[in-house]
Amino acid sequence: MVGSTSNGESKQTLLKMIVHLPGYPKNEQVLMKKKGEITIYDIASHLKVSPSTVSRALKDHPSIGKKTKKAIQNYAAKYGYQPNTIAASLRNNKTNTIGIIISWINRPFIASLISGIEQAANDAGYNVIITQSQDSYEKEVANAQALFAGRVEGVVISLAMETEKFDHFEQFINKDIPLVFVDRVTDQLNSDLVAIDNFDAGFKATEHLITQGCKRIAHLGGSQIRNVYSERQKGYIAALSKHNLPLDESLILHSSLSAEDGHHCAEQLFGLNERPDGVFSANDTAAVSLIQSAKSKGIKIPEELAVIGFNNDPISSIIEPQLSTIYHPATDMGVIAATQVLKHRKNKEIVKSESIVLNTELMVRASSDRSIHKQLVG
Amino acid sequence: MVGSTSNGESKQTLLKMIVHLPGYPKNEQVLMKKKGEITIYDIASHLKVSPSTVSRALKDHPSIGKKTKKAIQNYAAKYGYQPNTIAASLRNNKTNTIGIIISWINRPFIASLISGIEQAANDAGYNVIITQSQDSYEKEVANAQALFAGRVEGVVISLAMETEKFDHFEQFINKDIPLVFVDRVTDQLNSDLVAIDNFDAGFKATEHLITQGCKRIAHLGGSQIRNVYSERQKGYIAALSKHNLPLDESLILHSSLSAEDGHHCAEQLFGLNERPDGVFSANDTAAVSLIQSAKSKGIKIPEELAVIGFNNDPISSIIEPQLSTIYHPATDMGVIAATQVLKHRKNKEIVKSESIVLNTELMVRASSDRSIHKQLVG
DNA sequence: TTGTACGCGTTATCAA
DNA sequence: TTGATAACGCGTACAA
Repeated sequence: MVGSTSNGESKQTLLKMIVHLPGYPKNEQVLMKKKGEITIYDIASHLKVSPSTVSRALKDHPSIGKKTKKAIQNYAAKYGYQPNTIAASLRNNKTNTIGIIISWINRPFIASLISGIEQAANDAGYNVIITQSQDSYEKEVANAQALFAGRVEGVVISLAMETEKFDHFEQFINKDIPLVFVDRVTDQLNSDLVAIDNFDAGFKATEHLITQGCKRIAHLGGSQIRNVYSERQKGYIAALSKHNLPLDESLILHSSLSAEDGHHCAEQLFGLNERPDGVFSANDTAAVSLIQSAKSKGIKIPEELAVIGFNNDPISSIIEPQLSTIYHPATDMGVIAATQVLKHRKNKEIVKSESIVLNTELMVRASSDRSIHKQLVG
Repeated sequence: MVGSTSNGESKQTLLKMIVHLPGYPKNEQVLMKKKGEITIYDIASHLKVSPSTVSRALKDHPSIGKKTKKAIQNYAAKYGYQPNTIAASLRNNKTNTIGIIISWINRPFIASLISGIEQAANDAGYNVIITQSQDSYEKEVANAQALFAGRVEGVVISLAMETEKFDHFEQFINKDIPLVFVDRVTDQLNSDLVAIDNFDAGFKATEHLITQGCKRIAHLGGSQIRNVYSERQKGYIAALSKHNLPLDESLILHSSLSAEDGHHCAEQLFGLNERPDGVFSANDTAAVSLIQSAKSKGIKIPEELAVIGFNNDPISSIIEPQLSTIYHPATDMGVIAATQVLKHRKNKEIVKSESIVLNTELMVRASSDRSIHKQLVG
């Protein structure tokens, strides 16, 4: 197959050698000495004040005298006092942490999503704990439990491919822990959603192909359990319908949209008596594989087959011809999702959940742009 | 002085006695207040045993009677008891969390690295907190502080591009918190390293180009501050030297190796009087851009210009011709790094730090494979 | 403006 | 085999 040159996962033993560094004798002596974990009690006793005064001084409480405050702050700085956030968490019942459940970190869209969440959270003084469901329902449940036990103050979720039950999220709702679903969402729970209009995007993509003159448009779709795929497909169907094109079930192929799936789908489609003249793939990975397969068969793109993908992954602008796609604001979605969580934490009374829908953008590139061709031909 | 933490004498005693003597008034009140936050105290009083018994039963301590244990575990399960990990952390001085400092999550290599860390950590019951330095020294310092304050039990670091001072890591070393540097490492600190042999990889890559007949090989390098780039470059130089090829400084270009940088470098190289006939780029991003630029100028690859990159990013097998590259076991490095952290946590006495060097793999693809061409020509 | 006293939930230590 | 007790470090009513 194409691209098989890149064997991904390493089955070979990669361990080459273990070198023990010369290692200057580490300060074992120093080890004996108890490590200086300075607490407010230490500061208090050394400065002959009470722990509460220290506590207040360190957070600039107005009711502490200027001199006392300065003295305490100076002492703290000098001796490198580090507030124990664990103790504070226990006391305040506040962890300053939000959890994330996603399928796989190492996918371009998800990585950007997380990057956005992390930035927004950090700016607000929050930490972020990331868990991967690996698209498994069981792992998703386990991750939810772990985050719940860790007392995260909110969770951002992009659902695993398999997930059809949502009981594992009820515990958060019962405790008023904000839940924000991103991209792969569900309407089964009354939670915040941050997503794009997948129907519209699927419609736009398909209609674009129709505009380019396609009459037989295939669709590479994902699991219809997940909104992102079912809605994209509905948009595709609606576009066909609007333009009075027949809906041919044999042109709709469902898979997990991996690179291999893309190749398989290509084979299947190219083996049909009546080949499609256009393909709307629900992600870029499968679309790119399909283009590669098409090229290896000598099928001209976009003249014989116009292709559009979804996500605007880096590979989409590397493949030749460059892949038309739907731009999908991953980082923004992350920022907004984190913001929603924090907003709910701030005004706890406002329980109303929102659905935020972001715009997508149709990016027309060579894989579906027949305008030049048209000019040449007629 | 430190261990003394002379905090208030047993102030709880009174209350506890009041609680235990008259029965269990306290717990009922707590239950009224909070939404089903069951604690071991609740279980204890309802089951007429002591909190310590509950605590031990819940963690399968051998010294608890079978019946008691069962009863407690059943009750806990029935009422959905959730251990408060914060309290446990405070008590045990153990957070079960490891921190990560990397440049950017949304880069293929880093995302896979994190994926590996996360999996290994989770399997050991650890959580993972991720921070992005965005290649800024200041942010890296801030992230280190945040992780330190959060009492992480270990840190996995891939250094920011800018970082030249390492004081912000001393605090971890002083407290014997394991530090594991990955990929972008430093030998300034006596910490664990997990890396590849960048010199060897650079050497292999360059020698491969020489084998393909290249005589004037350029190098797109990154900041020489970072080992990964300086060593790749040294490997490049060593390979030229071994094969008696002259070292031409004008063929070595340093940049941040972004896509734009790749295009700029291409322009610069193609503008030379004597063009290079081969390029070794220290990452795939720049290499791919360079190939695109070359193609737009009609320069034939690999015949006129053989190219090899580094990392085996997805784009490397999409570009045409497919990009030769150095495979770099990202996920494995993550798994190993996390494992090292956990190993140090387990046997604290073993302070010796290790350097683990993983194998890379030369992946020859069309962008540098002149064998077909050679056959045709000669 | 400062100090006292207590509890957040868990667990290690000792005692029974 | 079980229980009582004292911390872990912080924050905050309440009191002074």
